[in-house]
Amino acid sequence: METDLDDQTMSRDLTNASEPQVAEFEPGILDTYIAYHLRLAQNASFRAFQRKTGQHDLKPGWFAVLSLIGDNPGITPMALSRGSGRDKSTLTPVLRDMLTGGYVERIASATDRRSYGLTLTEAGKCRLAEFSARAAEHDARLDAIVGEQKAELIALLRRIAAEIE
Amino acid sequence: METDLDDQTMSRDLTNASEPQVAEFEPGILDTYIAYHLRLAQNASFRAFQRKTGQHDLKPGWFAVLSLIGDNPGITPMALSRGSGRDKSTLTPVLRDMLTGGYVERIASATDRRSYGLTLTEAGKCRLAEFSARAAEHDARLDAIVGEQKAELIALLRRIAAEIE
DNA sequence: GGCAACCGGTTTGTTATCAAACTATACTGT
DNA sequence: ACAGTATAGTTTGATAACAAACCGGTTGCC
Repeated sequence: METDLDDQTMSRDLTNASEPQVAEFEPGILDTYIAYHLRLAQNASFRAFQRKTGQHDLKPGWFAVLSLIGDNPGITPMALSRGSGRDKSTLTPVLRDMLTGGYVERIASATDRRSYGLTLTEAGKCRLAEFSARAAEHDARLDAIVGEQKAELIALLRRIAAEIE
Repeated sequence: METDLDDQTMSRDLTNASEPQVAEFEPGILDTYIAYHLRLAQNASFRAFQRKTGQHDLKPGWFAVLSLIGDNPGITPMALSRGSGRDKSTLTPVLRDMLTGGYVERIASATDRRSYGLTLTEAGKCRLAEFSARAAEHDARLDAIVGEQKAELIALLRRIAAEIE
């Protein structure tokens, strides 16, 4: 199916390739856009992670939340929202599920009756440990891919997240 | 609201900050994960782009598709799917809208009756030009943030997209 | 030539997400 | 102290995406 109508327009030279076929289109200007590559990379990474963890009923959004709560006992939903980079309203159902699943507990704030703090239960810590194993495994693959430029990459990504307005 | 219940657990030292408040939680292990930073950065970038373009009724998914079609007249939906990093089924409604909007045209493949090629109409080229202006503007901000490490960053992101399985 | 496996594109169902509207509470300035 | 504004969390509605099931059509193998 690969190249039907594009013999003039495409610069591919591997018609006979036994390989799964790679160069079937011209990225064009898109190829110079950071945003484009950012999306492709994030998407590929996210899917890979989901495939690995999904079959163990570990929802992808959970790891960041559990981890943040674990490292910040008493953290509020708002801080969690900023820390995980998701909208506060996105977190509501996640936290509800964690609450009803018995993985986290709410502690009413003494100073602000609108708010509450979150802590992990024992079950939650256990859950987080399960996740951590999977997540570490996944991120190890990323580490292998980026090699010793990891620090640099993270610094760049952090700058992007912080400075784009 | 910031730090109600965590005075022991958090290492913040700017209770009086007049700034919009930044260090309100401890990233913890998460901070060492490439996947985490990738998601934050992509998300921030995507939102920023959407805010810029959304108000001009330019849907975010459209740019990559229009651009790829523009650079590859006759490209098939499958190639487009791989090129834009989205599932083929995601593309179906996008292409339908572009078709009915008169921005692209289908040309039945001469060799495979299941498939068809896509080309931009004049309206589509015009649309793409509009987008390009906005997209270039957005990506210029990203360029400014990453500076001269752009090539490096893109190389890393490309490797991630290609090699994560 | 015919059957089985594969592949391109569409349909359908589910999910993650944001944004805006809403409620209740807290803060600020006069 | 009170009025107006800002903030925390929830609800509701819209959207973009994937995945699996599906329908031709194609290809390869016997």
